[in-house]
Amino acid sequence: MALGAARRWSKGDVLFEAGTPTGHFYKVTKGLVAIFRLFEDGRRQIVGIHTIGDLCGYIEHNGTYHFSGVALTDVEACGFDRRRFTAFAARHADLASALAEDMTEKLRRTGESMAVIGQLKASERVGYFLLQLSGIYADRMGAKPPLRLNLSRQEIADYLGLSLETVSRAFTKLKNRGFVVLIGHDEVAIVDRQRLADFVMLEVTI
Amino acid sequence: MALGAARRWSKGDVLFEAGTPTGHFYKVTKGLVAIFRLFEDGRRQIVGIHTIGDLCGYIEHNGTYHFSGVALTDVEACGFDRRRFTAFAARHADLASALAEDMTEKLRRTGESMAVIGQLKASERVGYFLLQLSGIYADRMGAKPPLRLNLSRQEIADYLGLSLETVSRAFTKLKNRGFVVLIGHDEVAIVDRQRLADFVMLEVTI
DNA sequence: CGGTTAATTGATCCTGTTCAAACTAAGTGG
DNA sequence: CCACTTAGTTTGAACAGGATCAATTAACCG
Repeated sequence: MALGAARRWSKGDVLFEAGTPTGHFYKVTKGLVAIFRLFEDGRRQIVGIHTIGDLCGYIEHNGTYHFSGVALTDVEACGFDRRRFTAFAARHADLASALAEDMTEKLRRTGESMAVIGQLKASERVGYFLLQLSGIYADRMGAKPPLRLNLSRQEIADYLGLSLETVSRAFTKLKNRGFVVLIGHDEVAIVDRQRLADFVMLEVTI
Repeated sequence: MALGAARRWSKGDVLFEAGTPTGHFYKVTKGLVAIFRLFEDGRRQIVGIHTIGDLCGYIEHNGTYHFSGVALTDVEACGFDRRRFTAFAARHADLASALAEDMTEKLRRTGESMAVIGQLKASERVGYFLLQLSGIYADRMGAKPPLRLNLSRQEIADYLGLSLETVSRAFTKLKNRGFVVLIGHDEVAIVDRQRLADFVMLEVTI
């Protein structure tokens, strides 16, 4: 895609900000991007964690980004002008189909996350998160166990709708129950995927 | 679309069920459809409420529906064979674009709902729900105040990740604070949209 | 008008939050 | 190389919001 220009961001950098005019959207080629929504009082909800192959910054409302995006690690991505892309896709069925498929996939995952946050208990949510993350890493980045999180407890909390203390306690509980082994603060070995999946009560789909 | 065949369902009927082979997806022409995910122990999360113009039953995983759909009211919809549609859309950019746009819109709303469930308190969630529902009804069905809910307290609870008792208490609280007036059990008059929107701390987008 | 279902209200319990302190790990400079 | 610093994490104790269980009330319908 000649329309795309490669760009880089450092961990913590903002790729796009909710409420600002929509310019580019991005296809991630390296690293992790958190998509989130900020409330007036500072509360934050991460609604998606995107990695290699994912589009982000595409969703708009009244000409502005609807969510914000921040780099969880150093990130590389291709930027596309949304306006030009949309015009182009209107004449290229394959592109439009690919876009539809990406959005459909994300909608499936986001619906799943909504169900997790709405119904599961704290430890179940964290268990789901671990399975989901390890699945994505393995699938997209060929990552092998143990799982390197790349997210702080606060970031996991913002993703799961919990406080960071509760996330920490949930880790301890999963450890004590023998579901996982914690290696330092940023690595986790899942002892038995199936057993953890049963605990979570949800077939975790990547 | 000659591919589509009109069908009808009565309130409570299941349109499609998660885990069963994907056949048709539907474009709603009348009524309300709840999209949900069921957990092994009976807990349920409604991840979307679809109405006129919305596609539903499109999301699949390994050849099966990923969510279930149930009629909240009597429903009419056009059914499309997913396999044939996908093949057809691959050659028709306008169709593929329309699909992408529908999915993008739903992803935006679902992300928003995820943020609401993850961060807001019970009454704020119910306030958000009322604003969202009245917005959708007005936009899609030209409905005028007062708002007719068409959902039971249990259904609202399943949508907002709460218990039905908490939803009921939230209604009472919103009533006592003067945000809404309750008319019977199924109708609500929003006294001041803006004031309720401020309470919810989120610009509610349809 | 009685019967039935859904909604409200009350009381208690429990999960997760909040506030606070202790602990860890990874730098940083002497 | 090691003490010191700092940010992040874990753990503890008190608190609060929502869930659960139970009883009452309100709306709906034949």
